[in-house]
Amino acid sequence: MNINSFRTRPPPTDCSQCPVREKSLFSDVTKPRLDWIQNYRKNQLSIPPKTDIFQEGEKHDFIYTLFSGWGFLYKTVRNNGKRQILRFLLPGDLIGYQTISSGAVSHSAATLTDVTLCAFPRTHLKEMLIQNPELALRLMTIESRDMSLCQSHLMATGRKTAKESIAFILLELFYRSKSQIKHSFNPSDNSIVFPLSQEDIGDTVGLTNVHVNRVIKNLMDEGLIICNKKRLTIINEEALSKIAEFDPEILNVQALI
Amino acid sequence: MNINSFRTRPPPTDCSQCPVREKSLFSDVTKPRLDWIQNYRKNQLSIPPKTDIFQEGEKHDFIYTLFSGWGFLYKTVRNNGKRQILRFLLPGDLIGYQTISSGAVSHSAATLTDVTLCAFPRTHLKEMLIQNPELALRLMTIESRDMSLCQSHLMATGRKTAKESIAFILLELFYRSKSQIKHSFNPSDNSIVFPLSQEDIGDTVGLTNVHVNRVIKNLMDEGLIICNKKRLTIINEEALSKIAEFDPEILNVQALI
DNA sequence: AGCCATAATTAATGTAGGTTAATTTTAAAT
DNA sequence: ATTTAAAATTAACCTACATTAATTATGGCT
Repeated sequence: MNINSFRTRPPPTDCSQCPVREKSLFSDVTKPRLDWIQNYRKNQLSIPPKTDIFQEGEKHDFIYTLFSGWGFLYKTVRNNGKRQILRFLLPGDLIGYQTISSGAVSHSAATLTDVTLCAFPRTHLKEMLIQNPELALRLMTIESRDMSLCQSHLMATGRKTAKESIAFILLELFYRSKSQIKHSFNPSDNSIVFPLSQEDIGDTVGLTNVHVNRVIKNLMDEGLIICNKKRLTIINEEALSKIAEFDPEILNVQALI
Repeated sequence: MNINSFRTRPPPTDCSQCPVREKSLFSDVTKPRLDWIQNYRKNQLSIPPKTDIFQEGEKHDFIYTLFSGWGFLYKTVRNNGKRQILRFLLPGDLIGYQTISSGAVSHSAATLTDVTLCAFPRTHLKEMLIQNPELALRLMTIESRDMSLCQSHLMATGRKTAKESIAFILLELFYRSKSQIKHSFNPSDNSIVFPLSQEDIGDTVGLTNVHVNRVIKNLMDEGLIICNKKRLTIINEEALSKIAEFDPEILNVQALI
């Protein structure tokens, strides 16, 4: 099942009206420049849930911005078939720019929910970056933010307990979802839409689904969270943050001030 | 002990003669442009082994290129005092550009050996990047390479066994050292200078020094490596690569072809 | 050459989290 | 509404790695 087999459609949204633009690579682009960018956007793709967007080793002529839905990047260990989730994708996130020298992408990407992508030809994006140094700085900051998250996950997986790691990923996604997804956050009960399975969480923090279940149950029994029916409610954010050693500032890491 | 307490000296090396320039941010800079860059380089710093270069949370006006020696980036888990090494620093590597919004660096950095750093004022570097789009693309590629390594470490720590993870880090450093350090590699026995302690390895892959010792002993008993006296010899590279699932291509990951 | 701190090695014992497998709940599909 | 597949839950048992602590080796320093 290839990405080319998914329905593409003409762009329904004007980039200047895009609700997720401020979270994307194009946050700082000036209005007149936006039309120019929109010329480079080829089309939008709709992809169903639990489907690969691309697989490690494939070559793609496009780079994508996630317009709506949830996805994730992952790698598979060939020796044992296990999966490691590298990063969750929320609206505004950029994917597909990281390749090995052959031009093949260095990891796989998949959807969790229905997803819409905006596609930009790879070569054009390079052109855009050279002509707009601010865009290059913005991409560097995005990369630094993603690097900061990857480093935090590495620290969790390497040096924290299961409970600490899981508390961390829940808080990270809670904050990112509040920031990047309209209508996801319900302020009345401090909850968000949360489409991850317990297996997905395990593949993020290096645990089995069985153990993730034990820990989530424990966090619920302690009254810190509610996590079921595709919703996550944070009941005691302070206590959870302390367990996770979570500082929202890691989501604001930048390159070069 | 602050970085300002270390001896600085006037740049002894002309950037155009720099032996590690081709591995650095400035690999693609044209000769005439180099003089201009050198004006921005303030000075060089000499730092002794096992010393912090900077600590998480500090603010620094400089960004550094490692001129000689080995170092690493790390974070400390406050809840339990454990250390996670994030990345090893070899000649040519750039450090200190990743900050949180306050301008504080998001991780600590330390030396393993005697280290010499070239210092560039942070604000100047930003200026340079805006004026040289190629430099920005080069930095993006460096970030992508580092991201690829961080993702590989995450996969190792999360989804591989101790033996696989340790084999991986040994091969990674073997390849990087061959590429980035003159006179480190001895082709007659396929060995490199290797200044990591077993505890350093453990803090990289999320294991204790005791277990690292068991695994290294095992790899040596199987005749795959020799690792002692600050040298690493790879005896059976093919078998080790298979255990590690190591592909040198991860060291050539790029942003945007 | 001898001193001292650091690192490597080994062994005995403990535990966090894995494995397997069965049961129940939820949600998607017809 | 019924069927079916996926996900969550629970329990019993297991293992890879942690912990602690003692011993030996190494290397920097005078």
